[in-house]
Amino acid sequence: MDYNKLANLLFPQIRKTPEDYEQMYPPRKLPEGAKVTRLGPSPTGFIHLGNLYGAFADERLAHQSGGVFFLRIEDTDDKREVQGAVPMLIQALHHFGVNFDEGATMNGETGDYGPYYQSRRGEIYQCFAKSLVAQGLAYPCFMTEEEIAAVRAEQEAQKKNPGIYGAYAKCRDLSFEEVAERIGSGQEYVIRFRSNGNPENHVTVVDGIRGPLSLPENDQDVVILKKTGIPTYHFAHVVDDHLMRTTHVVRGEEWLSSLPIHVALFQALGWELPTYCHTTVLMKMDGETKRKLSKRKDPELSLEYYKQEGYHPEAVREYLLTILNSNYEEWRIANPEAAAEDFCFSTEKMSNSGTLFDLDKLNDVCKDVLARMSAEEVLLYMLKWAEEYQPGLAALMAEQRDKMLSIFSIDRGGEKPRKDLIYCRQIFRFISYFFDEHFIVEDSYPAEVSMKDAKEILNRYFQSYDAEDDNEAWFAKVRQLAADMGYAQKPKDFKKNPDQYKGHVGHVSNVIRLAITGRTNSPDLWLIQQIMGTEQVKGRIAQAFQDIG
RNA sequence: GGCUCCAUGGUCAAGCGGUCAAGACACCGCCCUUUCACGGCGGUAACUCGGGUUCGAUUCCCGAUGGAGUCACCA
Repeated sequence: MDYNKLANLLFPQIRKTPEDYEQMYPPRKLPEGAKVTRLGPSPTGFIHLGNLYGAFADERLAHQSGGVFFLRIEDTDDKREVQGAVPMLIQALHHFGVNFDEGATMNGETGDYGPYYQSRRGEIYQCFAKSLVAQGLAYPCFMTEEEIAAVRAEQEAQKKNPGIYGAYAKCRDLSFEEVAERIGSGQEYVIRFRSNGNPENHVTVVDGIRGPLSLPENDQDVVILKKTGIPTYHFAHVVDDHLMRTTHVVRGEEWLSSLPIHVALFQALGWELPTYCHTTVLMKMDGETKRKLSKRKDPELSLEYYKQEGYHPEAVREYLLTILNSNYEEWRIANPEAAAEDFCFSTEKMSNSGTLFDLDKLNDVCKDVLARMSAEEVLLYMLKWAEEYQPGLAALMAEQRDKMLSIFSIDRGGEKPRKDLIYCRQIFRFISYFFDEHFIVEDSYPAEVSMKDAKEILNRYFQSYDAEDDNEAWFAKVRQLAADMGYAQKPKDFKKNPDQYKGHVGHVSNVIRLAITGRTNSPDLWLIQQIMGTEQVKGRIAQAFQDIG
């Protein structure tokens, strides 16, 4: 069999040789130890936390080593492609602080190793496929879907491994004449890799995260070029990552089982294997069991969800980093102010067992991240979010900028800052009582206080309220008011002699708190009143007085 | 089902032959306190199960069990 003749029959239009491409894409000139990583999403218009997780690993690996991080669009499946997905993807990643050095951009691409869209690399794949055919390492296969299904049925009946391999690969040894005839008659075909592997034999691949992996050799004659001439993932990955000079392939653990295919392909093409880093998949509880994050089933885990809720990108990154590298959290505790970039990221410290996504933990991280920010930063962040998702609110906040700053300044910046801000939607709920148009009464009066007393408390408080009082003077008045009405001035007194009092000053001030904020929990009341101003404070008191009836 | 990966508290996880088995989140209690939060102190809670190897296994090996992933002309 003259494989060269076959190669020319199959790919008459391909003139370039593998050597030509080697010259076009020479090894990168980078400092010793620099890592080249890439993100290779398929443009389905959907990315979730798990994708971000991997992207952070890629980004850190490259930028920490003075290497390159690029974006390659893996659009080899036209069925799943979504219009406008690429700009969306880039923007979403950018929002969370993931930026690329080269590859696809908002309106094109940049870099010397392109094209970065697999759909535009057809000739390249075909050239290498041709080369494999010429070496007898790949061949055209004319099997129809029905034939393949029949083979599979037979294999299942005989409890054999499914797939096209060995004797099941019916087109393996077609003569040149037969191939020429079938093509001449318009039969469609794919190009398959001619595997000479034996699953009884194992190969060892050293994974950057998991260490040595022992894998059975691939024996499947996998499709490398679909009937459309478009490559499958396996082939595109091997060709692209070699030509783009990727040093570290970070991808999900779901690829582990097809790694033998990739190893065989790299060998057949005579190329060096990149360092594979198979990350653990991010899991989620689904009823009683854990399960991999899924695009279809978990829309609430999409990046867009976190953006909409107003999760701070830095917090999301911080959280992901804590589960990405097991020593990140301790480093952060020791270096609360340091930039995340200063952390020394390593693949060895990456977890290799399924990690459950933990919203509680994310929220906790958010509190810390926001507590580190200044009032100005918080406001800016809220405004930016509101402009996109709550325009009315944005206008309101911009209008009352000084008030907002005061609100966000409450207990901020000191040794023990409050940590009750989590994400925008929650923050807004948290501070909503400052705005008359968003004020609602959420809680009810403390049980210790009768309605009659509540009314009286509000009445007396209204009369005596003076915004000029400092915190101490103001509270002294509240104490007096409490005492006058038969409530203990100090909670401890009440606890000691509960029979002598109706309640204590805490109950009394909660009546006031409820009138003013609509809830029984709030930051320091005096501060809140200072920010609100006399008019709003008295308005609320009067309103509450009326509401009691 | 075959193959692969994984296995420490509810969750994320340190550990890499000898530890009273870290820490964080969550939870509970106490203190601080006019509420809440913050902070401080304390607490509940774990090495999946069998065999080996070893003076000694959470740690190494084998097996079982469990969980996950994958078996496409999808990535």
